[in-house]
Amino acid sequence: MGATIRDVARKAGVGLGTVSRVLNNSPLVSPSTRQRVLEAIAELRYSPSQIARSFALGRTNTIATIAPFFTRPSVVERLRGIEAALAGSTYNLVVFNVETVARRDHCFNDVPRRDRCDGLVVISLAPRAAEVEFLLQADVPVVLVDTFATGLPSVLIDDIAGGRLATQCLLELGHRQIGFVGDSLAELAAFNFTSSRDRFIGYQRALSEAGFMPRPEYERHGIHGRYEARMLARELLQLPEPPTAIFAASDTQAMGVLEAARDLGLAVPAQLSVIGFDDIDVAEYLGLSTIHQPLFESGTRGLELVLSQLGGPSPATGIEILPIELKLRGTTAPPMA
Amino acid sequence: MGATIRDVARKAGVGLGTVSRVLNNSPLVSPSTRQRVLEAIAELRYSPSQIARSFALGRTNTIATIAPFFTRPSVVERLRGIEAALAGSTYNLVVFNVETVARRDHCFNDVPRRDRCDGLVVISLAPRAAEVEFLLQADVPVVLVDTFATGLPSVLIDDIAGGRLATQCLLELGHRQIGFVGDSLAELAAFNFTSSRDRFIGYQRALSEAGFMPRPEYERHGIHGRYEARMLARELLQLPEPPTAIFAASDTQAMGVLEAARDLGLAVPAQLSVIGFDDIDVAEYLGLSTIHQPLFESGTRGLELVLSQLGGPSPATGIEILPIELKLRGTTAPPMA
DNA sequence: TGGTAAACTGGAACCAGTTCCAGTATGCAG
DNA sequence: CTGCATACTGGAACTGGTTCCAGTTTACCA
Repeated sequence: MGATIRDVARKAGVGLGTVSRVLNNSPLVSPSTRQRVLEAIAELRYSPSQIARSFALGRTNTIATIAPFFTRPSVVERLRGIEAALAGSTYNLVVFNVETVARRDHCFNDVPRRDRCDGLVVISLAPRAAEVEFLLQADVPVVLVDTFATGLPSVLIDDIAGGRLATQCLLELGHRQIGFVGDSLAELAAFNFTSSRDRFIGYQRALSEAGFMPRPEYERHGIHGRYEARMLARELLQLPEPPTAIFAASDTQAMGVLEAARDLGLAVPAQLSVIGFDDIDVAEYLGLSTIHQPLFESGTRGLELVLSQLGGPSPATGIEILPIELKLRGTTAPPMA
Repeated sequence: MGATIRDVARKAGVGLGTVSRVLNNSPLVSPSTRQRVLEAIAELRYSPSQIARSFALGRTNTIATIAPFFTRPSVVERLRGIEAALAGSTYNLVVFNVETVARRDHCFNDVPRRDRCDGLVVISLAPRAAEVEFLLQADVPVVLVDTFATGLPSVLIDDIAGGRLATQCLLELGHRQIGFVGDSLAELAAFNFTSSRDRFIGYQRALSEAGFMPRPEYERHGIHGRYEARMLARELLQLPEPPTAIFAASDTQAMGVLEAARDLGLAVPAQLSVIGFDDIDVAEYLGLSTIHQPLFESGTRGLELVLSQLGGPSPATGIEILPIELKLRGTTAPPMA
């Protein structure tokens, strides 16, 4: 337990530096000396202190990730990508889960610091101007995933195009009354989520491009979750003139919409078309039509960008746009005649 | 960036100890001195180094968790429980994801050390005798969740009883040919998972207690996953005398069984009853009959036990058994006459 | 007004590594 | 046999906090 490098040095009859060199595989140690040191290490069951090492080196050997609601399926999938890219390296992964705005702000202030982590991946939460400033001056490489901010490298999809794609698909099927179920705008603003907001913008654009007037009664926003989406969809479906199709800003919310249809005895897709977003694991199982995005890859790619900056501050300030794909499955069809 | 406590002391015209006392809210500082120090801190934009602090205190301010396949829904839910219990404390959460046996062994050797974490929650992976020894002598509080080992505190359910409960339920419905789909026994042994193994034991016991001979052709084991379970279930359902009911060792695998039934055009529950285990989030959505266990609570409780040991080494070596509950939903029914 | 306890303050020592400079041994050429 | 480059080695200094002891000031009482 308590053996230190000095104990090893004494036991092996060598100097401190020599033990350190052995530990770090420096070639500047003769084989016989190395052997002696290794024996002493084994005898004392010595293992170097990570903390002391971090302290001396000024590195933490840690990659941090700030993730909102890290149990949402899409976030989990991104985390898995990060983790996969990390395996093999010697870095540990520290997860900062953000479920409140206070925690969000706290994380942005506290995490991006040399004495906390060597690199940082921020998922979904867009930093505000002052926070970008802070992130840039902290000499910790930061990469944003699923969001963006000028001056910081990021990996994301074109959510506006995604929202438009989903909506256009419904339009092409012949739908004219298309509802939307998405996140609470106040919540989006408080956390500064951009992706869900952009999907909504894409929905609106697609409709106006197709020459339709906005119908605010078809646009419902609520706290993220299956249950909430179910309630919102029920409201939509009980309107005097209910929509014949609903675009949900995430697959989780699309599941809530499907539940609402079930509640009201509406057949999907015969009486109601539903399309989601993300293509999470269960979407395929459920036969849910959706917009596929490379969740796992966004994590690996984000982490790769962080790692690439660890050596030297390379100018990796670009924005990488990953491809999206419309997945038509069993929840979309033309409206009833 | 680089201001140290000494810079602050110099700037404020006080001693090192005084600055440290201010930082740690010691009452032994006069208001005027404290004021002066706080001003110096603000002017220098000083913020104490976490690493140096950890080093001096011998604490890492970190709780580690070793989790196998941390993206499986049940594991995610437990992690969420851990995270929830951690919020509010100043500890950070480091996640060690285990997807290979090598990584498993490495984690058991490397993580439980004072210089790595202050406490450890191990999910699902049972330590072997030598590892238990190591965990006990490392002076880091360890709690096992979803598994157990003599000498270590743990939070888990009675998986044998759970397996028995699921099987008995099918027996009581009148089923006589009951299949099982579960994890690869080799994989279970390699990682030393206990819960899935015990569910299988419960299945076998229920059958033998009811006077049935074991039918090995009804027992299928494979790598964990929906797709693999689907293949195994297809094999079962294509037997000359196929089972009329299948118990799957997890909800994920139960979903695979449902897919297999769909593949073969079997109506559930009319032609095939299916029961799962865990009651993960989508189980309710799917109307899947299952054995509910408090996943979230297992995480919070596990973490609470770790935290309670952080003060002093209290003798929290007990095993806490959480309750399970049979959830009969829409995938179970009596067999066809 | 002197004495003493209580309140406050300063700074050396410590935590366990790494780094780097100076020093010693070795080998080889002149 | 000497000189010098090369290979190896030892240990002081350093990283930035905390802790604790000793010293100084202050407050209050007799």
